Amino acid sequence: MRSRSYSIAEQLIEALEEQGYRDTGPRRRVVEAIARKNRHFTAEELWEELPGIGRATVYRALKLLVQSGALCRVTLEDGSRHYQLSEPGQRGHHHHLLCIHCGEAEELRGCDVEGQLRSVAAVHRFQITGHWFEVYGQCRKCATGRSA
Amino acid sequence: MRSRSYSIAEQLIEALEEQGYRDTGPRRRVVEAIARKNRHFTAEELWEELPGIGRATVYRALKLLVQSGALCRVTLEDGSRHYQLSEPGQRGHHHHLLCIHCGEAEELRGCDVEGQLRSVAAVHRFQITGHWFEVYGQCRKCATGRSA
DNA sequence: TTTGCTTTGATACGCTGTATCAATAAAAGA
DNA sequence: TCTTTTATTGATACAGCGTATCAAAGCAAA
Repeated sequence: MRSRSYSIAEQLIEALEEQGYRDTGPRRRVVEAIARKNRHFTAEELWEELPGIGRATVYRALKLLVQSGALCRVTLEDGSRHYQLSEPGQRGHHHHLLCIHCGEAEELRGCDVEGQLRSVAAVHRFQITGHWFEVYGQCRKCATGRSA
Repeated sequence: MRSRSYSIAEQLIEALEEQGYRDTGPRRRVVEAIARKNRHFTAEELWEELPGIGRATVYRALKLLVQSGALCRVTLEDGSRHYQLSEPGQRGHHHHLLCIHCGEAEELRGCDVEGQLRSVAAVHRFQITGHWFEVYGQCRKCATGRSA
């Protein structure tokens, strides 16, 4: 075993530093709170867990982390904005499966969105520049726990 | 030719009446303004075109029309909410191709989202209950007009 | 008409996110 | 270490968007 590598919090701080932002006390507290999360969360929710930290600071940190790709923004069915850690090595564009019960968010595999889009572009003669795709449902654990 | 059938405005009023809502003066003005639109629009934008009509009235009418399926809500890349007439006979769930320049919104054909979702559900063992999919780009006219 | 219900518009409010700005902290240089 | 420079912070005000409230007005049916 090759050291237990970086903690999640450290990786987030590093993502900020890579962009030229400083490693400060308040930011550290924000990323530590994010690292403790095991589900997607809202900005407000995060802020409530950080007494003494300004609301603006939390929003700012989230924005920078999303910019860096370390965090991603997901939109729930009701339109509310949540945030979620990107899986390691997965900073580019990707999609999520969001569990509406436990809040688990998996990154989507086995779905050829891009391929579909190419065919759509051809059919409609549209020049596609972006898309947004989220899938909602129940994860395996929640589905089995509740279907009984 | 079999009369020019209903105007769009009348169809919208009808969608409201089907749900038990009344045909009133202010609502008529709202649906007429919607019928004049040939692109997606925001609630605020619509309201500005309707001097004398209360803001709440506009928002209320939009909500009812979305409920009825006659109008659909689309989300732009920046997260802003727009509205758009559903194409006739297309009140259920469907997806859009949104032109980021002219605001044209086509309903998406030739994309088997549901089929893809079934395979995703199998791979992830997720019980899918909903999804959200929007595609952004330039329509044919805007793409050719600007690429020169 | 009268009665009962819906709708309206003005307004206040709530939620989420951003701009402002003086005070403070971090980094870099002497 | 001290100083200078620049970024960051937190309080606050504000902006955008949508909803709740409520008295007044409108519509429908009797």
